[in-house]
Amino acid sequence: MLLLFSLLLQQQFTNAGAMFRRWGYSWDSDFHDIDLFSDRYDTETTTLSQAIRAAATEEPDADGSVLFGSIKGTVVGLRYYTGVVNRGEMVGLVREPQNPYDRNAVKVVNVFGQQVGHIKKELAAAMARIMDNNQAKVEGVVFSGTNNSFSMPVALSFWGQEEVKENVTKTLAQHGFKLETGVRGASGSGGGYQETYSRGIPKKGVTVLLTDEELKNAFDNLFEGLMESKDGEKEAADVVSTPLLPHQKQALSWMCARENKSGLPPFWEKRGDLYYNSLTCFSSKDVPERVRGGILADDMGLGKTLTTIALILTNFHQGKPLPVEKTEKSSPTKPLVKTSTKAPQIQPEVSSTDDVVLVGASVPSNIPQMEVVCAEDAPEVVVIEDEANKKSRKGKKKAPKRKNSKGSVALMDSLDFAAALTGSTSNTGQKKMKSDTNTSGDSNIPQCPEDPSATATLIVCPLSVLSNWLEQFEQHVSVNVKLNMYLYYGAERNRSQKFLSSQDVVITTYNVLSTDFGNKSPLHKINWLRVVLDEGHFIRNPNTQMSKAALELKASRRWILSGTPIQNSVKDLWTLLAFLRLKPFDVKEWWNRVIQRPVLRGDRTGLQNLQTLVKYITLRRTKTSEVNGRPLVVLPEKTVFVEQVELSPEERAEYDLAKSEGQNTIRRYVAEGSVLKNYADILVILMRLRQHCCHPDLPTKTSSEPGSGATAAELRERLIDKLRLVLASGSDEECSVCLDSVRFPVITHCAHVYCRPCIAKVISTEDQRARCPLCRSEIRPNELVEVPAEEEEAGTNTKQWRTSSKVQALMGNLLRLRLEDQSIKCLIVSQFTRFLTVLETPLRAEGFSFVRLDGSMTQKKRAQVIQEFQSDASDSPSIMLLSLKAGGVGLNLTAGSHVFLMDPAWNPATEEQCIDRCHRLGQKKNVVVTKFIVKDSVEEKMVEIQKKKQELVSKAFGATNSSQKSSRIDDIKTLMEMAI
DNA sequence: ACCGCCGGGTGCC
DNA sequence: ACCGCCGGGTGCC
Repeated sequence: MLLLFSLLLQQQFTNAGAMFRRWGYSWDSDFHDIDLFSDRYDTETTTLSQAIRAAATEEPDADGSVLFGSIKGTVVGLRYYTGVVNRGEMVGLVREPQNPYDRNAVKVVNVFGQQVGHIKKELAAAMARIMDNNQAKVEGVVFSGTNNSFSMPVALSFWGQEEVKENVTKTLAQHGFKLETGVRGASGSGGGYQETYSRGIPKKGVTVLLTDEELKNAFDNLFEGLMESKDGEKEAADVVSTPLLPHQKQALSWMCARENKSGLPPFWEKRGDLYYNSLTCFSSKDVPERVRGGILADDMGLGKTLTTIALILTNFHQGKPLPVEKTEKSSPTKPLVKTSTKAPQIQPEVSSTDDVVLVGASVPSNIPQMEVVCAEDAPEVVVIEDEANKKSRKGKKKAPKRKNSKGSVALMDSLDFAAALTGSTSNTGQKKMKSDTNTSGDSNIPQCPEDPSATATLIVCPLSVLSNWLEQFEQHVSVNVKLNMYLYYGAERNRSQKFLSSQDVVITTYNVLSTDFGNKSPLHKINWLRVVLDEGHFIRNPNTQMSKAALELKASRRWILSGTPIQNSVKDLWTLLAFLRLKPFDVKEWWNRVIQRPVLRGDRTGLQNLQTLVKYITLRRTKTSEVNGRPLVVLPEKTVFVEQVELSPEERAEYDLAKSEGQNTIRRYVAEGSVLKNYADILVILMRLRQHCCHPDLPTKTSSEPGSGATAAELRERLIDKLRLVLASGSDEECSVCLDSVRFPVITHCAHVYCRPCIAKVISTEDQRARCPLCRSEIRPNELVEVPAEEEEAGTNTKQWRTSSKVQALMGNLLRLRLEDQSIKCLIVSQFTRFLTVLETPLRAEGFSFVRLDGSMTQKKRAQVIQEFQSDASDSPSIMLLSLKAGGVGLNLTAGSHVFLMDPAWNPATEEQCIDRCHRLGQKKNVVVTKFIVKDSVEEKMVEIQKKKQELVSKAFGATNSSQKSSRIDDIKTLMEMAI
């Protein structure tokens, strides 16, 4: 518990100050939590909750464990089971407490979960004790074959926490088994047993450990250079009205090939009649089911959405284009307004013209041949086609109803195994039915036929990019084409399975998906032709409902779109592979054994294997990638200026006062040695100073002089303060349950912020005591604290507005720009939403028309604001006030060409990301970025430290844990200008 | 299973 | 014959 706590703090710390993280890629060397940046544009985890979530989902059994040792055991009863193993094959050990003959039974299964036999009872007795007490995980390798059909030897290795090693060794000894400790102890993919029992195992090379630096570099490059496939280019179907760029044609070609072409997945080879996996040594008579789909991991701005749309339209069954109805002469002006089944009242905020009903501004009004229906309870936009057309097309594309046997069988296999591994049910009764799939005749790799009744594509995306998808479909599909699209969203969504599966495209959000999941979700009943997970890293944590819901979707083709497939560690990849059903790694156990643990331990072979896997399924190009010596995309130039700002004497006085107060507090913490423990408070101090740099009225006066022994009322007050601070900081804190911006924010006694409905759900679903999803401390429903209602929008209005040096600096720039070129649009970015509010006053005074985008806005509002800003109408706003983290990635703000970063972010990557929202595909003008930095202030120090750390990154990685810690303290001292 | 083990049959060679 | 030895039955947990 204590360990976890300090872990969280460290992680928190590391994140809030990204500069720390860069340089210490491994914040605790024991955990080897490698910071994986897929490239330099990639983001580090940037919000506190992300960081905490990363730490909280730490899987102790996979990383923290050490190898206790290995023993030789015997697998018996082979003749009763059909599961086969090859020499060197990994096997799973599954407890079978319900076995009628022996409560201690441990069964042995192969990679596909087929039972091979049992562990001999004497050893099983010992193992049962260890396994049931969760003291160790046992892994088996059949290191040599057998010369009879009754039993065979198996190498068993025991893994677990160092603390219980002694215990496990003793238990085994009591049963007469001696744990052999490998020569090298806990290292390498095979661990000790490979050392001990290596004779007879196919030579895969001795485990070579990588240095930390090599490992780091390897991860940096994991997703690089994946455009080697010479698939050439493919033209999109002619109904795609936007011409694809060369790299998009390549991507389309690759995606079509991945969906259509047969071929063995990596590590599988054909050996005679059998298919053999060289990693697990498993072999099977059946062709391993290949993955139809993969990860499109192009940088943002390269057109993943467009490419995916092209894929949907271009590659239907048998490589033919999606059959769509074309109208010769479209009359785009008069689509019908159609009401959904329940006679919806049209919401007042919906703009309604004669012809069309629109929700927000996210769907342009000229959608030809589509009806736009506003369901009750917007923000949803419902796009459906009219009845007559639907019918006409129905008749055309007849879909024979044939059951997809192959796919479902394979799925069941993996589920079976998953169940078997958890030991929940043990059905030894039924014999394995013989698999008769006769595929071995052909010399070619046989191809599993696709379910011809599966015709619809499901797109799952975060709410924030939903409107973008709709717009892109709108924009890139010919006007005379009718596409059946349905936005599965909102309370009135049509849950008819028949209706949904008859669409060409269904779009929904992760939230809807997970809400529906387990609630007789129609989405999960449909056999989709294709499922696309946009921003697929949303499912990187396999424990979330969202991820579970995504994994359960049935589809013959599966795609993940993500600019950042790895955010923190290899662990992020598992859910992705599991979603893609990349066997056998869709079963966590095998993933852990074959990939994750070896890689986290720095095993070169493990890393190579991972690279092979990733390469097999991924296409990634960055903005700097080149095709045939030419850059993928030629973007206009980008220039970054830093503008120093000097504080006025009054501002300086206020700033210095806050600084010396903060210094005193920190000095106390340093003296107590409790700097890290009070890190949250220190962040608050730093934040105040940063706010002072922007505007003297930003820092909120809080009542607290933090003391440890607080009364309940004081505690409550402090929590409210903290919550207020989090919300006011403009950091767009996300709720770790729904992973969206927090709505109806509440803070727990352990100081974590959630949406009230989300955490309420957690509490109600937990049987016994509910625990905080982030830190696992106990939470009670009546202890959730929220900001008192009357306070919500107080503060800034009370006082007379005043200016600040930074405001002046900005206004000077804006006025000058307006004189130079009327058409220039600007993004004004701050981390503090209150600062954005402050800025509104002078903007209005000077007659600028502006819009604002921050985390507190509903999706509908955001879409509307973005479209207004992007519009080239002469009366469109020329300025967008943007909260640094609002909206996340994927926003397209190319109308803007000048970016003003009002305050430095801890994480330069966040700034970079923000700039990229306008410096991306579609930007026509040169981009000019101005960063305001207050002279002689914490802002300068932040920049300084960022630079220093970045230099360190490029030099060495050898920092020890303790030196990291002391450096953090040094950093704080630097930031606070305190003598060391 | 070309084993080990069990238990019944058997008992100089 | 309260043994040894032989050979058949048998065999995961």
